[in-house]
Amino acid sequence: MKLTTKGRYAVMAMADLALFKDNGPINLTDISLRQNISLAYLEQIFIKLKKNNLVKSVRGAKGGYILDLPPEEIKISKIIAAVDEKVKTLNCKKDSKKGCNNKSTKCITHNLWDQLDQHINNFFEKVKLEDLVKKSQILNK
Amino acid sequence: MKLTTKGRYAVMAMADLALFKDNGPINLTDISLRQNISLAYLEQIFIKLKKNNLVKSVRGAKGGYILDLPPEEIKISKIIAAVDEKVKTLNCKKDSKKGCNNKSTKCITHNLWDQLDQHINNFFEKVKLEDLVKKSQILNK
DNA sequence: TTTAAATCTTACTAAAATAGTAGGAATTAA
DNA sequence: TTAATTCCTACTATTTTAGTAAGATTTAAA
Repeated sequence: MKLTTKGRYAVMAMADLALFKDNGPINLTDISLRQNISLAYLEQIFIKLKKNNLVKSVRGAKGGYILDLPPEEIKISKIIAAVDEKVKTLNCKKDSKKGCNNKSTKCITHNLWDQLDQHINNFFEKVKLEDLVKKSQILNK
Repeated sequence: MKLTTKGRYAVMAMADLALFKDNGPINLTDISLRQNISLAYLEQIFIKLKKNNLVKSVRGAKGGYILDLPPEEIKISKIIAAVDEKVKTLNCKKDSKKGCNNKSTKCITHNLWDQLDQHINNFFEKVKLEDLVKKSQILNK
């Protein structure tokens, strides 16, 4: 399973973009300060977000990043996937010595992890960036 | 979040115990061979399972481990907790420099992770050791 | 009473993943 | 021209994971 700070940072940064989406391009220095994430690390994360068409970049002075879609169309699952590769608890590859190879009683628990993965992915599928922003606005009233 | 091979091994080993629960104490060497987990590593895992009252040990020759409860009364959540400490994606401690400290927009995503944790824990709460064993019996017919 | 099979205990370690840092190149508004 | 910014690549420190190693303790059975 991969659900680490990188995925969390990505979601935080995207939420930040959503909050300030009417201010034109947001530069990473601002996000870095607001969210307390190192600039250089953010840069790496945004390269991936960009590759996955979640944000657009504007280079040069006064540049920065903007969301590529409105917040209500961005699923959290897409963000996680963009930086963390996959939410997968188990890798039972064929022909690998480790894992179950899908045979016999060895991987009694195989289905369990598969179901969990589905569960988690489902959860992230249902939540949109908009939901986070709404929530934060309510909380900060 | 902690969901690694150790948690998986623990569930596999417990399922193994459940499958052979009528054979008296099961020794770790057998489980090691059947589940392809190193003996020394299993030993460490079983110390924890024992501390958490999930198994009983019988020392000496012909010894081994037996389930402390019938499989239908053992939740997967207990097993995971016993070896992996906690299923928790996020640690926003008070007074820590990292994390959100629960204030302002910094941790817009705080609730998201809390909900996910609940989601995952819920999942493991619902599944019992018995369910895994049943499934494996069907699969191997 | 001896032996072998097992759990128990503690300490160490290799490998992998995570979370960064560092240094600069390229781009562009002012 | 300059400063602000993204872009790119490589390196590295830290932490976690997944073990290994070596032996002590216990007990059934020969």
